[in-house]
Order: sequence, then structure tokens, then C-alpha cells
Amino acid sequence: MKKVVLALSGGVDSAIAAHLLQQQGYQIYGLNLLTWGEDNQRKQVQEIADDLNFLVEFMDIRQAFREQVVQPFIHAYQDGLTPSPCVFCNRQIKWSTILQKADQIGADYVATGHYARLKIAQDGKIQLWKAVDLAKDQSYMLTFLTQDMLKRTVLPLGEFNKPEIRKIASNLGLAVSERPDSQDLCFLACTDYRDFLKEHAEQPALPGPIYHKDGRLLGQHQGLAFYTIGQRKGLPSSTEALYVIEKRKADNSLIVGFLNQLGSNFFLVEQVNWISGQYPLQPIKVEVKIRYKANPAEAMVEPQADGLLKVTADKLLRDITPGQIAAFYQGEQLLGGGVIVEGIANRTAGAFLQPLDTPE
RNA sequence: UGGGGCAUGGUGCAAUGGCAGCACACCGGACUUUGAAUCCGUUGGUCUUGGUUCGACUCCAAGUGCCCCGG
Repeated sequence: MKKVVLALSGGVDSAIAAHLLQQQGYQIYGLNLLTWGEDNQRKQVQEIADDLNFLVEFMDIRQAFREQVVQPFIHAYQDGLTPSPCVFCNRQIKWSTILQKADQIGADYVATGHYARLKIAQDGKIQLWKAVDLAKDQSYMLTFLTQDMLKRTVLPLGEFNKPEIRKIASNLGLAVSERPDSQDLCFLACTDYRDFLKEHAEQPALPGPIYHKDGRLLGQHQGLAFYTIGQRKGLPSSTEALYVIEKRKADNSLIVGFLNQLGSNFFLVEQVNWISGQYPLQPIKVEVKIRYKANPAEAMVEPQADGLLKVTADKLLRDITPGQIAAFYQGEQLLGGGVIVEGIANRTAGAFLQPLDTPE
């Protein structure tokens, strides 16, 4: 019998993932990871395992999570970046932990409740594809997974729509079917990340000036970490809405401006991961997503020296944010991605007076 | 210590005698396994005192405060 280690959060998605895996003939070893805070999910997780009749182990990985996800998250903010903790966590914590457990118990496979699909290419390589349910697609969060990880991974939810999953849950009579979606590993669950930083950062936030792009001093900010590129909330009132254009670390100043002063076509990406494991040698045409819920934008990706990539979008991109993940797609397939290093300004006045992020 | 102008929500502006509106901000909600954006909704105001009028943000007088020009 095929054995699989399934990461269980206590939510409906991973519960139904368990059910679907069982239908496919897998024997499930459930693994619940305690990453942060208190063990509140334990009862729910145990209940699901009992209902579906498989074993579940509860593992406390709080220390590793703190060191490998939370501390880098805090440091990134202190460094003027806007980090993407989930993308790193999936690779460095979630997958590495469940694979380790799989090795330990002699399971060939691991599984999670992510909405994304895996396909096997002609050459035997594993491809990562968007979920059928594009509204729930989470492939972006898996940008940093490797062939070694994906070879042993099963994603049972990728072919389903979310409403179907809920329906299956309610048909099975699972209590979890009525609960709201869980936040899974998210240590920020229900917390404003600013409050989190205030509580957990070693160094207090450093207030500084807010300048308009044209040079006027508009007010004070409470610390650059509390803002991100493209942010509108929390800025001084003005004749029209203001957005964060730049976090200038050199003088601890926040540069803001109007909608038509925001955006660029170019940016650089580092720490690049290609799902196939193979770097392209030539420029390639992709659709790039610069945030989890961004609309894909047509772009060219050009390899640079030092493993950097230069991304050139056909249209102006709003909110190119250092620290966020740029994910490269071709159609439904996720090719890979990396961390945005910096945007290279070349805005065109008025470009965003039209509707934003025009879907194609 | 001369002359002129202004005073409307937290901010910037509309309403010129007839139910005080708009933008931005704030607050709440939706959306979301990062952070944002976006969408929906709510709150909140005529500097003070007196006068004219059926009725005053609007007209008149005084007070108070701010700005400009003379200096």
C-alpha cells in the first residue's frame, strides 16, 4: 500500500485531502505541525483523523519555525523589505519536515491541502500547474519547491473547486465542513503584522519624515517597516489619494505620491528557483505575478550575471515590492520565480488613471 | 499703530437667502494561508455674540483668530 505523510492543519482543505488520498488507495500518516503560539487546533485535527480513521502525529516545531521563518521575517521588515514568509516556509519548514517524516516512517509520498496541480512531463520532470479553481490557486506559494520535493508530492485538491471540497466535507458529515478556512501555518493569523512587529522586534520602530515625490514634507511616519510599496492606508490626507512609492532607508524617509507617479516596467529578481531545476540561457516570455493575488502580466525574463534576472513587463506594473516573490508562469504552468530586489523606475504619467491590473 | 482678504467635519475645498455636498483621512465590513490594493458602508462640520428675515453657511454689526499689502 502507498504510504503518504499528509500535513494536516485542522481545516476543511487538508481534511478532504485526506479523504481523497484514501480514495486513491493511500495509507495516510497525518502530521500536524505546531509552528507558533498554542496548540489550539489539536482537538479538531484529532477529530478529523478519528472520523477518517488514520493516525496523526503532533509535532512541535516552534523553535525551528521561529529561527527560519519568523526571525527572517522580522529582519526583512527592518531591512526595508516586504517579505513573503509563506513561500519560504513551504520550502524550508513544511516540505522539509513532512519529507523527513516520510523518510522516517518509510513513506514514499507527502501531501498537503494546497490548491495546485502536478503533472509529469515527457522527460519525467514534474511540472507545477495552477489549480483548476483559479480563484483558490495557491501555486504561487509553492514557487520555491524543487524537483526533489515535487517528485514525492501529491496535491489532491488541485483538480477541485473549493465549493466541491466543502460539499464533499458536508456529505461526509465532517464537523469541519462548516468552519471557516483555517490560516494553517500562519503565525500572523488574525493579527496585524504591525502589531506583531511591535511585540516581537528587538529594535523599536524609528519614526521619520514622509516626503511627497515632489519634495514637500507631508508629515511623520512611525517606522518604515509599517509601510509597503503601493500602500494607501496610513498616509496623510491630501487632495487625492497618496500611495507609498519608495521606502528610503538612507534617510529613513517614506516617499509617497499620487497614483500616476507609481509603477515601473522593470525589476530585478534574486534567489531564483526554477521548478524544472534548469536555468534558461535565453530570455523567455512569461506571465509574471508580483504578488499572491496579482493578475499575471506579460513580461520578458532575461538572465543576468550573478544569477539575477531582469524582468521587463509589457505594461507598467504597480507595486513592484522588494522582498515579494515574482512568480513566472506560462499559461497554467508555474516555471519558477524569485525574490524581487528592486524596481527600476520608469513610470509614465497617467498610466494608472485607467483601471488597474487589467485582466487579460 | 493704515488698508484689504479669509474663517464650513481630522485635512483641502463646494454650496450667494430655501433639507450643508465632494475629495482625502479615520472607523467598520467583504476579499486573503505574506504584505498591499480593491469593493461596500458608517461617523463627523458652518469661529463667537447679537441683528435683519417666514427662513441665514450665505445679508448686517461687533468680537476673536489667521493671511496679504503697505511697512
